Amino acid sequence: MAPKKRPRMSKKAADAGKADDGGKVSAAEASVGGKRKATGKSKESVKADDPPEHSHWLMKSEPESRFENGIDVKFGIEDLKTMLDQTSCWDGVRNFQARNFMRQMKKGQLAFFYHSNCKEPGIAGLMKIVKEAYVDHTQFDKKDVHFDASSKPDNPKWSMVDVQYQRMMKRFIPLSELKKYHLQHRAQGGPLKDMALFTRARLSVQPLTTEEFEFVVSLEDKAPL
DNA sequence: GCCAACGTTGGC
DNA sequence: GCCAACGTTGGC
Repeated sequence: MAPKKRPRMSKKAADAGKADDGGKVSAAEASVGGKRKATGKSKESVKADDPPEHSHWLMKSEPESRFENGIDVKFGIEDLKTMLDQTSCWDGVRNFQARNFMRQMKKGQLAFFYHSNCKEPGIAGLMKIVKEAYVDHTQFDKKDVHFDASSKPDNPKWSMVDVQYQRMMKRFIPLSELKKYHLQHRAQGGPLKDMALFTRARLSVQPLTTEEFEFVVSLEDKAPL
């Protein structure tokens, strides 16, 4: 599922939790980066894992109404547009890998707004990261769909960023079209051959290489495949 | 609405 | 620390 964003801007109060990264790392959390190979590497690079730097992102959310214990989790790009300053916090991410990617995001970077779990899944538009990772307050809110009883205020588990609407894609880029390119590129080579949307299908926040990002943007001016 | 893929949890 | 059971994601 996709994160449900608050229809209100994050409160100043939420900014309080600056130091995000408490000392502890749960087993699940630790295992997440686990693909990382230790083979032949010197010990330093193994432990310290400075994440590879990504500069472009794709973030999924659901544009159609769906009720999760009585609460509508709908939040499409049209909803982002209506927010004050067309800006919203991206709360509700409850997956370690997705969270870790959000923590790598830098102010000013661009992200695709992807519509998931809907009639026509695909990329709807572009947004910009306007605030880097900070504590997701909804984890402590019992009324929230994404309340997490296992997260304690003195060591919050979950983070969010703020995003601002930039623009719609000149045309909606459907998943089906991206998939055709992905398959084609996988067979013959091309920028989308390893796109996370297909290789890590369930990740709700994912990085794109500059090549992937630019290829997708270039599709705007092409006829639908 | 179905269900495949896969992340998370907990028993041992 | 393994792995079965369970829960979630998200396309179709």
